[in-house]
Amino acid sequence: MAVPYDFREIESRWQHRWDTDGLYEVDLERLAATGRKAFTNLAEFPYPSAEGLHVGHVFKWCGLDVIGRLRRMQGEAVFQPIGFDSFGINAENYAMTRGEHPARLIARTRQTFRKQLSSVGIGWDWSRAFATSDSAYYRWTQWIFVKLMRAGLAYQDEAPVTWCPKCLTVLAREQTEDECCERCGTAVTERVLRQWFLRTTRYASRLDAGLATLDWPESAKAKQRNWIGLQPDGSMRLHDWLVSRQRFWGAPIPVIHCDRCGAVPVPENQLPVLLPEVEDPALIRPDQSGKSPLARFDEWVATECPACALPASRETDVLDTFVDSSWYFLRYPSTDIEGEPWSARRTATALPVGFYAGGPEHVTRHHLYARFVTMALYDLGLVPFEEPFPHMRVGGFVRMGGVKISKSKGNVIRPDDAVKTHGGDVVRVGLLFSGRWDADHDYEANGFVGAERFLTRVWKLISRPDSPNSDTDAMGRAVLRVTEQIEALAFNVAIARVMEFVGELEKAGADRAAKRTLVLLLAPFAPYLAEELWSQLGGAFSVHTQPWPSVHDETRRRLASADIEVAVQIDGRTRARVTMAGGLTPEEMERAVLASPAVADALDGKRPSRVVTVRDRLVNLVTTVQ
RNA sequence: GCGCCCGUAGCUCAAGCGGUCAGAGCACCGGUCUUAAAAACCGGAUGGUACGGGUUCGAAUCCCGUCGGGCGUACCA
Repeated sequence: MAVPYDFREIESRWQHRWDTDGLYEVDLERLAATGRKAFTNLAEFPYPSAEGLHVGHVFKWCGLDVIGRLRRMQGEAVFQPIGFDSFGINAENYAMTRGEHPARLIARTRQTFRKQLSSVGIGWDWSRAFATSDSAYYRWTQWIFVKLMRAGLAYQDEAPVTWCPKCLTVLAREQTEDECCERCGTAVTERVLRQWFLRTTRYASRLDAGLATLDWPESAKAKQRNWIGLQPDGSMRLHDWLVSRQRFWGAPIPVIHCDRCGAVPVPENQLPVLLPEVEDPALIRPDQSGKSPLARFDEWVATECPACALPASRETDVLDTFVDSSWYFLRYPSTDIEGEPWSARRTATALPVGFYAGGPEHVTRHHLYARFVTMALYDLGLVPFEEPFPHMRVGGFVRMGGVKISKSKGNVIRPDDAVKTHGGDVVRVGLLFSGRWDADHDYEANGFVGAERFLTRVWKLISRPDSPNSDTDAMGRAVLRVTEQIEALAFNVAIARVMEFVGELEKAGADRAAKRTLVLLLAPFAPYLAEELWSQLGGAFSVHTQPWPSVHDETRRRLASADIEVAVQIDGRTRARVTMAGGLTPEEMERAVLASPAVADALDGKRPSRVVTVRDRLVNLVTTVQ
């Protein structure tokens, strides 16, 4: 065995302790009472597909988790929720092919996901998890639709729309690629149907202007700006958002059609409009009619008009899943509250989102829809901010042989086997070391071997008897470098810096303080092993709530003014090195260099005609005449 | 077609507002140990930064061009 410690035992023991202690749960009420804010560290929530996670998800969320763990150790109340985007055609199609009801399928895949997500040590607050197909959630999705409708932001129109003959539903234009359905690849056709739209165009100029206030990557802003299309070349490119779908597995659009009163929103106290209970999955299969399967359930459709009480019928289309996900972050802090979608107090404590780990594929859709819905709710006085995600970074995708890993490309790699053979810590470190978080990079299966050796070295180092003392400068340098790289989302470089620190300690010896510093620096990357080693070193539970190591001002000063090695170049080639105090003036540096015998040798009698100095770094003696 | 990003050891990535003869992990090679192998430990950088020009005392880094890859978007059908 390469690993000298039993990772299975260690990881399951600490996972259990974290769960029972509720280490990653935050008491938002108590925070609110003391006037503190939570740092909401948000991952785009997943569609719980039957196949489970692939390494791209794990890479993205492990990076997010590193940020969360650093911020927690830096003293913030980190709120890291997770949930499931469980409605929609993906789940429904898959269930149909198996002759299964999507509700059953989702109940099962939720469990798979939770297990997988926990196996790599991500510190989610599971106490606030929900799925968008829970009626306790979609009740409020419908409530928001009603609010938008009353505000004149939702309307029905007969228009030529894109129809997928295989999925048997209309699609938003942004759900097609090259005139084909992005989901199944079938060539789409055009049909004229009466559909529901949300008036995103009314917010076009504000969506555009708001970008200037956001701490987002410039490329993401440019993409949205381009999409919204307010540029001088015209072709208001942003169009109203087509939200109705002729399917079963979605939130029913909460509208009643009355011959006398027209389309009337369902009164808020009658929400949710529940999906009909159907046992036989065959009954909810979509067809060519352009009508939702809901239209087949006469008893469900028949109702009375909320305005005039005459017999009326329910709207039978359901909402697109992007509506579900346009507001999920608002629900997280208030999942235990039943009488309202979110509590003002909780919202003020935990939102807007502190850090959002976005996916590149969502910039012109989910991110835009969420901004639109938030702005509309702000105008209705329902939320206290206009922008849901003030700080966002877009993660790179993981490629396999130069191709993005995705189900449609058929090159999905699952983390399960690697977790079984190497453990969650190794998978985290291996994936994070494989490339910058916000850049695309190739999957490297060999990385797990390297990660395993690295963690083994740490284990052995900590097991050695304490040295009487350690190099405090090396310790300070490591802390500064690792912190800096984590904050830049360069987790791969941060891990390399920890590796270098381990190398230094192996050579020079590690006293108790150095060992503790190493374990603290390792904690965001290998949370299980760090917890174990911390406890072995006599530290109190939990390593993840310890203060992040800091560097004394005195050490900082010493690092800045220590003797430095200056490169001496002759005509641009480095020929010697001279040690001198840091912070000298150019003249002093030149004098120190010329006084060195090694430099005199290298000059070999030639006289410099010009001298170029770079503070603390080099002196270039130019002997050639231009 | 247009826009943005990228091209560094066999592989995955560092170093990039120009500055110490380009560094880490994996792989690989050699050694110790072993009957042998594996593991472990010790030791070794094996490329001159896709290509061609330019600017500079000095270019992986800046500029121009070419080639290759990715992402986004448009148009034609």
